[in-house]
Amino acid sequence: MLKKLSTEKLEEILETGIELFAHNGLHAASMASIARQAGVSVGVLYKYYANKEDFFMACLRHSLSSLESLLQELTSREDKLLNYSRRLIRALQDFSALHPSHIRLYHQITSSSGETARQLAEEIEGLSSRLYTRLIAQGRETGALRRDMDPGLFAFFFDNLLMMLQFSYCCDYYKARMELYCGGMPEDSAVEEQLLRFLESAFTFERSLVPHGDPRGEND
Amino acid sequence: MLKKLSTEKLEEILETGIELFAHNGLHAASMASIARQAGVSVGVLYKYYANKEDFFMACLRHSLSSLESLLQELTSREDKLLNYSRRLIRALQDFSALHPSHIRLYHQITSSSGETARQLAEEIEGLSSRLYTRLIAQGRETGALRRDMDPGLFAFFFDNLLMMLQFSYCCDYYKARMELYCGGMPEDSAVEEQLLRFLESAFTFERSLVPHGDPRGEND
DNA sequence: ACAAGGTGTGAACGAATATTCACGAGAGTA
DNA sequence: TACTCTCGTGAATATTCGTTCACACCTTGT
Repeated sequence: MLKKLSTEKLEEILETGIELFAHNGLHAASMASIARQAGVSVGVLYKYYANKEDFFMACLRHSLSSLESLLQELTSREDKLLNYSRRLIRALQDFSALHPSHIRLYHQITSSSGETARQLAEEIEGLSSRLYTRLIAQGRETGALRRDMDPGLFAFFFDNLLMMLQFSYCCDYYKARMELYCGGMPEDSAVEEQLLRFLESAFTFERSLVPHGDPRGEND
Repeated sequence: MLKKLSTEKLEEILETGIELFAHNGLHAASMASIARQAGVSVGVLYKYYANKEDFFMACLRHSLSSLESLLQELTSREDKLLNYSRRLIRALQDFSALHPSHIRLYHQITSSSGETARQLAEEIEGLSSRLYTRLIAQGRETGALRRDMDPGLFAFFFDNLLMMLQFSYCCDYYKARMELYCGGMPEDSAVEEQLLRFLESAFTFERSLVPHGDPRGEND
């Protein structure tokens, strides 16, 4: 029989975990500090989760679900590639302002290694990589995208820019770095506009000034 | 008086530190394991470095010095913007293959926070941000670079792509992610060529298809 | 060959942390 | 109200890790 189940308390615990894991990393955030900040005892964490790693994965999944629903909502509407990009950029800016801890947690898992890293990458990046691949395939068909570039690498570069943008809004190091480059935190609208111009060029420009050969070894 | 000073042993200790810090992070890599793998005792670490963080910073500086000399050599020769980019990409590919631990360590400090993050960013990113700013200013003067983009943000996007490229060559998570996008690890030459095309577009394309206004709120 | 003192060693110590478990509090039932 | 069963509690435990220090070794000067 149920006695003192906490319905949204469980949510609060997860959010607290996300916040502390995001800020301190998997090792530096202690179960005790998470429990204290969430207003529960350490014991209850072990009633719901087998161990620290299990709890961490639960936080990660909880965090990812919000990102997934964001992407799902974004792609529910048909649109041109450049408009998709604009809405993506804005959505990421909004999400970063609202849930910086989620992005920071995302960045944390980025430093995992070994087989864990591969599994996490497949679970997390699978969604967006499939999404972008689809977008780019559509873009090619409708002529909104040039045809002289490898779709995979193109999607890769595209996501690299978006990924770094998120980190630059949420992680202290990247934030400081962005300010270094721009001389202070730029306006959201300026970033949106400039990144779109950057992307637009890559989308449509096609004349190949870049010679193919130059088979390494000697440059120039 | 000196007795059993280790001349290149100190270098080996630093390299070992770089490797373990890069792989496990600041917290998970223990002083004992570093000492063991370097073939010295724990005590000697504390003879040369005040504490763990001091040792970590020494590893970081040692690692950065090799990256700095790489950049310095690259920029010693005058060249056109696109050629600079090509040489940069190749140099980063070579460096990543030769010293993946250094890149991984670089990625680790990326998850620092607070005032530490700001200081590290200024110390580390200062060099490349100044370099890229100078390159872009030159590019503007010689007409190799379009004039309708903010130089700071442009340099920022540019470095974002290079940074992610390094991580994708060295860090397990990013490596798996790159393979997801490309369906296997692409050839260095393919990455070089495609990234150059991507960049070339951004460098020279100027027609503004992107409307300026659309003052947020409503998209479309 | 011997003395002296600088230098590496690694066992020992204290602090911190993941994990457990005996206990008590509160809800449901009669 | 009294009994019971469930679930949260937090002190206790075992382990790990950063850091120290008494000691032994080796080099140098004589």
